[in-house]
Amino acid sequence: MAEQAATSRRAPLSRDRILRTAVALADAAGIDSLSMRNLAQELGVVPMALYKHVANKDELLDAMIDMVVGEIDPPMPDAHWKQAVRQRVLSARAALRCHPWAALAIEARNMATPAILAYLDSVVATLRSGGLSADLAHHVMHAMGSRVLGFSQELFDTARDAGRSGPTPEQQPVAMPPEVAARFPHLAEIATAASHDDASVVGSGCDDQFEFEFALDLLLDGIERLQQQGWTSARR
Amino acid sequence: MAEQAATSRRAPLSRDRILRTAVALADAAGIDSLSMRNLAQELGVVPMALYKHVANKDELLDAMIDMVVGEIDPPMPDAHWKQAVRQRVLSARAALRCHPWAALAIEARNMATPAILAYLDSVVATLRSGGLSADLAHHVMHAMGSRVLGFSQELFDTARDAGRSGPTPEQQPVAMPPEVAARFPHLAEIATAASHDDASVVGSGCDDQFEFEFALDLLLDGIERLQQQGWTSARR
DNA sequence: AACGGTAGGTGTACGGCGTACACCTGTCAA
DNA sequence: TTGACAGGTGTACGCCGTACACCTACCGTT
Repeated sequence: MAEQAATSRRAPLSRDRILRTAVALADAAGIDSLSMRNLAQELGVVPMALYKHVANKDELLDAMIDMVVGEIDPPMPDAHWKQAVRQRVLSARAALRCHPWAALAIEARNMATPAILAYLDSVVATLRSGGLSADLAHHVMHAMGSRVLGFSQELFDTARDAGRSGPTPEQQPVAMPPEVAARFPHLAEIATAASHDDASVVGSGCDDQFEFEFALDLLLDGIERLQQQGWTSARR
Repeated sequence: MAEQAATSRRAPLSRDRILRTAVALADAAGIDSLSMRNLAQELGVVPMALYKHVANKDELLDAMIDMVVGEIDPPMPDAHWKQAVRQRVLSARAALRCHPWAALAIEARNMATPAILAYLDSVVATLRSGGLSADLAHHVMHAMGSRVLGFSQELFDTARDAGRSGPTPEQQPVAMPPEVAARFPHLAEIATAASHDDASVVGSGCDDQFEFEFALDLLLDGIERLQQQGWTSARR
């Protein structure tokens, strides 16, 4: 009698439990290790059991993305549009940094999940209520590109394969090997150039957050200037 | 006697022939249909034959990327840095548009192929010889992000799944269905806002090239302004 | 109390993938 | 003539997503 058989002991499967476990697994082990079989095992269940709660792997990924996008802070009311958008984008970035696999997953999908659309819509709302024309807002959304969702490609990024291979173990100094530096001298030069006078940042490390905000502000400042001078796509 | 047996009739395999066929196949059928088995069949050969010329599929993809990057125009000498970079980036974009799968492939890799590094190095060289400090050049490269390689995420892009599913059959008008427009009113508003006064562009179509150049110029103009006022990351 | 429906977990199986490994074959230098 | 070797072949393994038939426990109804 004890209690019920061991099979019914564990928490019952549910869409929500599947999603949370899937996100945790992708966070911990990288998106590449997220197979239906792995996920099922993690949940102590046979792979096909998942299909009673999600249509297929694509739909699972979409739902995972929506879960991450749902972590983005709500818009702050009563702020200048520029500050509001800045804040929102930085919040999006923070959410994406917690789930390194998400950026690539978003790019790989057709990008039409409801949560993403809702987020984008609310960003546009901020722009519009800040006085930007629909015309300008349109181009702004394009100009921001993926940055509005909190990521740029970070061309030299080490965090990028974290999404594939698991969590970044440590921020390695990753100095450029000499033979590489010799072949690409200009890259080598600028690799260590930034913050060279700021002793708090070690040699070749580079402050991703600063880079992101640099680009973001470059865009926002330019956009503000366009708005102030009544820019229109017609005069082109 | 006739001639040699049919097996030896066809052109001998070579790394170059494999690469060109792989690129063509990805262009025509989408990157998802590029399996080693498919590619081998296309070449009239057994799958394992490929491994005599490429180490594995990842290396194949890297080489394909390098092939695309190699199509980018060389830097134009004797031009203002801003114009030179603009030109170069637009050329990169043109190359990437011919191979819609390439952008995603580049993002998905660790981004360290020699051709990409060489390209980035030469862009940096242009910036430096144009008078930008190494410091500023560093941040500029970050700010440009993937755009320097000719692609932004084009958030609403239709061309994006072309890389997966094959060539875009036609530029469909893709009007937003009313129930979607109702849920995301601000997106709906701006979707048709741009070029609304330009009759040459149909309803909800939107000029990707224009959007790309808009963002590119927004960045380049902002960068030029920073350079002119002697911007430094230290004063922050 | 008996029963039929249904939601949800199981087991098996299929076709596709990348690729390790042993093998064969034609070519060419010695 | 021989033997090494470059390059194409065949088989097999372990993964993947998932279709499909099945079982089982629970439920409201009669």
